[in-house]
Amino acid sequence: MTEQRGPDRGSTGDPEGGGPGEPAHGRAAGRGADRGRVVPEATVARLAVYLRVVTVLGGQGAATVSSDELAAAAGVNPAKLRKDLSFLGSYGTRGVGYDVHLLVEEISRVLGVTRHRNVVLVGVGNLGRALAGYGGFASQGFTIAALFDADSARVGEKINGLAVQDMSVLAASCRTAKVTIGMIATPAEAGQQVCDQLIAAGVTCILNFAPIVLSVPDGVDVRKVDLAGELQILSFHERRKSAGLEEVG
Amino acid sequence: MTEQRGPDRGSTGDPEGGGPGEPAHGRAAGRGADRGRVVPEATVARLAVYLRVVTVLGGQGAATVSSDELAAAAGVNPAKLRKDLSFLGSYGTRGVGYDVHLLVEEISRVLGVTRHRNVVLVGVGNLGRALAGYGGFASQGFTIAALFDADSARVGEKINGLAVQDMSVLAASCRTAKVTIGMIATPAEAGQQVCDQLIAAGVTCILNFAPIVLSVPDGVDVRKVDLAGELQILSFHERRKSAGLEEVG
DNA sequence: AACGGCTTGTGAAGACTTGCACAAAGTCGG
DNA sequence: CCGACTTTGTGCAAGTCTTCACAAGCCGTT
Repeated sequence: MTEQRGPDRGSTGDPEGGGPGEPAHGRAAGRGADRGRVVPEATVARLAVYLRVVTVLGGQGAATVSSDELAAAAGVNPAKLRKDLSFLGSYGTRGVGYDVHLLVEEISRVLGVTRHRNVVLVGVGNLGRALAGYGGFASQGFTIAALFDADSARVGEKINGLAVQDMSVLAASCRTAKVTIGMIATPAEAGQQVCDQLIAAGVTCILNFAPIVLSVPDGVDVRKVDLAGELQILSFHERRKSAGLEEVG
Repeated sequence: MTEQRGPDRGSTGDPEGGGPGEPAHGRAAGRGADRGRVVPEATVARLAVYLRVVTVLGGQGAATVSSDELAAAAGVNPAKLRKDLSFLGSYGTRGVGYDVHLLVEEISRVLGVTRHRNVVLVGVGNLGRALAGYGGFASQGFTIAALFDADSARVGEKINGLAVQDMSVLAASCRTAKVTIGMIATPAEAGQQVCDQLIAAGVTCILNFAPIVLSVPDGVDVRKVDLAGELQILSFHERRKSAGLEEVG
């Protein structure tokens, strides 16, 4: 069992396996367009931001964009942006900037979102229902192909035109639709079991909204969205700002 | 305007201000219980996880817990956990472990969640509605004190017993309830304007669900939850695993 | 064709984070 | 009271990430 890949940092997720010097990803050395480079985890997380920003710029009719402009729009340091993009290859033109359309294509390619991807969602409670109806997934190339819930009272219910299915057909459904990404929006108690079922169904990437730490075998990536945790982190900063005005002892 | 503090890393968020060597937080040197230390951003993010895990352990009746057990439950390296906890002070007993109850208290104190905190939520669309009804906030000490929406058709609607209010009363409401944490769950277009209004109302910490990069003045912390972005990161890893089986050129 | 201006791509330095390994310190049985 | 055992707290080394600064390269003008 490896530890999960948290959203806060991009650890190797293999604390007992290889040494700390091992790069985060198997090196795809020599594969032309990737320039034989390994893309750092921190860069991958930012590529998603760049993709969104540059897509908007493209929609506004911009043909090229400089690293300074793009960095400002993405809220990062220009040098960092250039280095991030350099991992994809040399797609900028010195003296001019980056071709907006080309950049969208290349980032999409590296992120693997050139085609729509199917995902499944398990747990259609309060949060799951919102995720099922969230328009932001479709606009970024993700289609929720199936919904599942362990509660038989919810099975059959239609959400956003998609019927909630019983957990018993999860494996078959995932394999048919070739789904490799699953989202868990169940209560904490059910999270690990659902996770195991997803993996048994062939899912290798999991986005976890349940407030638990999932155990997964090697080769499975987990990212966690911890809503209350985010507030706690903000709370820390808030407390820091008010510098000891409360609970001095 | 500083860049925002993203969920992926804990940057200083002040690229033009002080030098890069400046620690992330003003040092509260000499304040007894804090041992004069600065808590690294990466540690803060993990404290939220530890708090949840150790709370569960406490509920199961455990009196003490060793760093190995706690680290396994939190999915991190034991040495990292011990170093993280050492920033709070020496609250473990060598040869025994950590007192569960004391640990809950100390982590809560550092995170500033010893008392309930009020937060406001702007935008009660699909996602906002789910957040308003999400039980995970209350269980971690956060109360959604007020809901707001720019759409007058939604104003007055009751969600989870709380009425949606008009944006015009946001400032007054925030000041009355002493709210310093705001959540933005609006469409992208409205995000920046809502952000500005929240800051004008005295909010200094923002949790942003809108898919945009917010510009905020110094002293305001922003964390972003990018749902589609998370899927894109997973998509990258998925593509990496299937190693060039698609689009070789 | 050469020049000046602008912007990318990257080497190098520095800051931050991680994880090992072990000294320090406490408990428990005798 | 002592010695063996357990576990914390941390110095240190290694790795990752960020940022600066500048050489390399492209475009338009002369």
